[in-house]
Amino acid sequence: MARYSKQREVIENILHSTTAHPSAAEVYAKAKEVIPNISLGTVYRNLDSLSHDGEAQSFTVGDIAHFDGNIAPHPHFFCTKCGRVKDLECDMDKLLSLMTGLDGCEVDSETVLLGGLCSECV
Amino acid sequence: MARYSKQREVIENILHSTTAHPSAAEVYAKAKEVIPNISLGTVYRNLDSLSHDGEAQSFTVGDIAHFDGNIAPHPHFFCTKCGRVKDLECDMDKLLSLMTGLDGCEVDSETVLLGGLCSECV
DNA sequence: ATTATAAATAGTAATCATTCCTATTTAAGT
DNA sequence: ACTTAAATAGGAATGATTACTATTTATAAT
Repeated sequence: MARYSKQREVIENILHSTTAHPSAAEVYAKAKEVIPNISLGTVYRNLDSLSHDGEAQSFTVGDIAHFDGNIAPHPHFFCTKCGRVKDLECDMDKLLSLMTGLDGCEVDSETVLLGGLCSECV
Repeated sequence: MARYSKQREVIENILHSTTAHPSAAEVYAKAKEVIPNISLGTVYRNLDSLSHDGEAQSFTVGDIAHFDGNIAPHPHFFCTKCGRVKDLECDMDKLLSLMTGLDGCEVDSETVLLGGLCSECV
């Protein structure tokens, strides 16, 4: 019981209505606009469970986890100057096929993260 | 003055004599075998400066930074069961050429990290 | 060799993202 | 309405990393 909380719904909406790859703190700030007393722990717990349920993916930039409502595996680019994280596009199967050393392994997560200066910051 | 410390040399040797991608804590443990009173801060500082000087690269698995004495860009695979991190091989230029969305960007770091079960743990 | 000095270290305290804990609240089934 | 399992709020704890400072060390000039 008590499975569909308003908090989870709000967090899910935030993730699905942005392409900005927010951190937990940023999701928390946005969620507070709707639920002023939502707690940070709730944000973390729901971001985790959304990721586990396949409704989001996460990746770490520096020390900070970022969340993406788009679950299709794709590479990301982060700008070391402005901090923005952008989506890249890529045929991930083709990408995997370029690699050797995976014999006998079972791959179930793929993180591709490029860093540098974005077109606005070059 | 005081630029070539024994500590830095030991840490550099540890990185260059393993393919195990140790964390800072693991480097610290190994360095202690040679310099028992070396401090963890010194390990972090030297790992950082080695990375900045292009003598090592680092990447984050979970929450933990791992260090690699091999500075050539290459993908890594970590096993979610045993925790091992393995090197993969890949033509990184070809990998980059698969991507779109980088127009106008200046790429200066490339992290490719696959996760799953390694051949020993499958 | 001795000395002067800037850089590096050891040890410890502080930081900060994330996780854990618990009393309270909430949603769903009866 | 009542029961109960799941979720929350708020705050405390964790743990990797960084910052701080007094002390030590390596280099270069005397």
